[in-house]
Amino acid sequence: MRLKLTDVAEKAGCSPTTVSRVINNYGYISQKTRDRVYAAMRELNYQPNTLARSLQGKRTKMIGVIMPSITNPFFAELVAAIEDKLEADGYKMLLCDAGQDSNKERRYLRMLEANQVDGIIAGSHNLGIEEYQLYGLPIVSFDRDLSDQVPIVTSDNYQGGCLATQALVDAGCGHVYFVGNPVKTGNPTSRRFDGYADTVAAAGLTVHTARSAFYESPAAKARELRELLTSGRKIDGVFCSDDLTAILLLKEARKLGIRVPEDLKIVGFDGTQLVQNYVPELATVVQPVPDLAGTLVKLLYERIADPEKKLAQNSYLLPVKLLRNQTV
Amino acid sequence: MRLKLTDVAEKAGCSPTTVSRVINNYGYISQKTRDRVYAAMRELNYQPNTLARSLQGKRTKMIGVIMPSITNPFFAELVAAIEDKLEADGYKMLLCDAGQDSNKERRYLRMLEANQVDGIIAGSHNLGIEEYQLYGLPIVSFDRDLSDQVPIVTSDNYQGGCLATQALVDAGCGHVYFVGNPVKTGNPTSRRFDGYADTVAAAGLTVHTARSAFYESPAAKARELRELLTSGRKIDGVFCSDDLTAILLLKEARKLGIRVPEDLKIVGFDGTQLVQNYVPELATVVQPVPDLAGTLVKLLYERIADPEKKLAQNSYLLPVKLLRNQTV
DNA sequence: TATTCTCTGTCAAGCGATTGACATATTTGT
DNA sequence: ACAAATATGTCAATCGCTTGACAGAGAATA
Repeated sequence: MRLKLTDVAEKAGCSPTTVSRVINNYGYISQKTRDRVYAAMRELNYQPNTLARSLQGKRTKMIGVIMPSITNPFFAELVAAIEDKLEADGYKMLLCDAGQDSNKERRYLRMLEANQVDGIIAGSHNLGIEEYQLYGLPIVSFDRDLSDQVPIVTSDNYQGGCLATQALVDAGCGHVYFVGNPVKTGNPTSRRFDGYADTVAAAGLTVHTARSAFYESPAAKARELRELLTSGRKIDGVFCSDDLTAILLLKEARKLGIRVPEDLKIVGFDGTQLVQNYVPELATVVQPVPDLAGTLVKLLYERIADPEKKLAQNSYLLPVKLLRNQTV
Repeated sequence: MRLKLTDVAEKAGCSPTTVSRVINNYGYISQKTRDRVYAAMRELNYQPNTLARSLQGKRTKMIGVIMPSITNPFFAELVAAIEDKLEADGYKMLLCDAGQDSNKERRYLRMLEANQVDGIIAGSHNLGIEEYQLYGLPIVSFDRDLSDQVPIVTSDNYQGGCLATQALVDAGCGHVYFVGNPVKTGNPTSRRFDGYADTVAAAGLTVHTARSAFYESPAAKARELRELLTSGRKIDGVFCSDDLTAILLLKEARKLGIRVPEDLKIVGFDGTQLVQNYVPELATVVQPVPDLAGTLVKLLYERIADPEKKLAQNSYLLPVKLLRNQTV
């Protein structure tokens, strides 16, 4: 049988109430008793049943994190950073990999509610805004407008688009393409395109795009990129809306004997540690993963502490950084 | 206020007991009442409080997954596969990223116990075997001998080492190196080296190794590899104990003008989708991630269903597959 | 000495559900 | 028509812990 409060009380030679008081730091307790109780707890390796505590009204200290697949290195690093912060503060993370499955996301949402999580960090884009309204839980969102009651944290995608494109223009590119996800309204990622478009226009150049679905297979994407490069169109610079696409492009270019950066310059987006480590030549726009995680978590704590409090800010736009490298 | 059983009862016009009976499928219930209750639940969007249910004796349907960092694509894919299976069966995953921090792992272990998880999947290597004995919880381990009471699931690392090395030998290599993690006793990963060593010996060749710490920085690792390649030693084949190392080696070789595979052949290990997609030229030994996840989960379910049941097998060795590619 | 503070204990209610015992209808089957 | 099976309700205990009310003892303060 699992140990309970009364076992500790017996061991420490005091009443269960006293043990509870020690644990909850409630009422008058002498240092001597306190020590005796802690000693007993240690000796028995006792852990209070969090279920019972939470049922009684205490926080569960459990946070639901809903994200697209962590097989994408960017989300893996973001989730890892979030997890690390949560753990440091005694929170537990229920990781909900929603993928592209809106039913799964919906199931997860209900599940999190049923499990009385203290709050939710939502980074998936499968469900409509309405579905998130139903739940009276503290929510913070990553990269997604949910409602004006839900703070949104995101990288400055527009600035990133500008920085990347400007770098290409500065490097002398006259035919700069945008390669990436199709524009989806409400998805802040599309701001990367806006930054690109504005910068290209300001430089007196034309907007050229080649979009492909985010979740399309890499092989299919590679084929598309190959076609783009062999289409005969004049291209000397490409801003890819994510690093993985940039890597594919880089590979295809090399296979075709196109020299990077001499003939073609490439800038990616995301700047994960993984890509920085294993494709160090790639120029990219680095999202501030630790800051994103820190902000998300901090805001969530505030919401948990006082769910009614009006938000100082609804939207948090964190600055990105251009990493110049060999591909530009 | 959150809804409770009595709210549903009121809405459905029946007693709380009846509602509970519907939910738990217990006792006699007419189809008509059943429908009415379900309708009321749907209408109110009611979710039974899992805390209360579990406190009362029901399973929490929560599984703790302790793994090294998911920033490593292999673990990310493994965790994603585990998560997917768990979710499909109505389980929730508490993800515990233990990294290399034994204190964190210890904290997580206690936390999982306090949260009454139904079981644990452990893939971290920071804690001694003893620390896992304390907990009377169903545990299944990945890649780690914990005790003969804990089933261990792992890829056939030895076979992988053999396959990789044999491929290099067959391709005509006469000086085959092993590059990878230092041998750690009790770590099944070291079996990769054993496979390498035996195969090299069988071919009448000599064992050569260049080991570096798993968690060393990639930059430092790259330097080491560069030194190895420029040391003047005769090397025409390398078996890397993981793909990331193989990628670094590949890059360093190319930078040095060493042609792969003409001058140097390389085989990696892990074969994640990510690496297959973005470094498709790399020959590697593919770990069967979906099978690993499936086996881990299945075994855990068995342990949960009957923790006392003697294990049919303590150890599950899943076959790996050699992926021949351009680097060999 | 009287008063206040500190410490500890007993007792009981409550968190939201499950489940057994028991009673009472209503519906079947024969 | 009568027993059996089915359907529902009431009531209370329980899961493990928290917390308030209350009492009494010892220590410190006025």
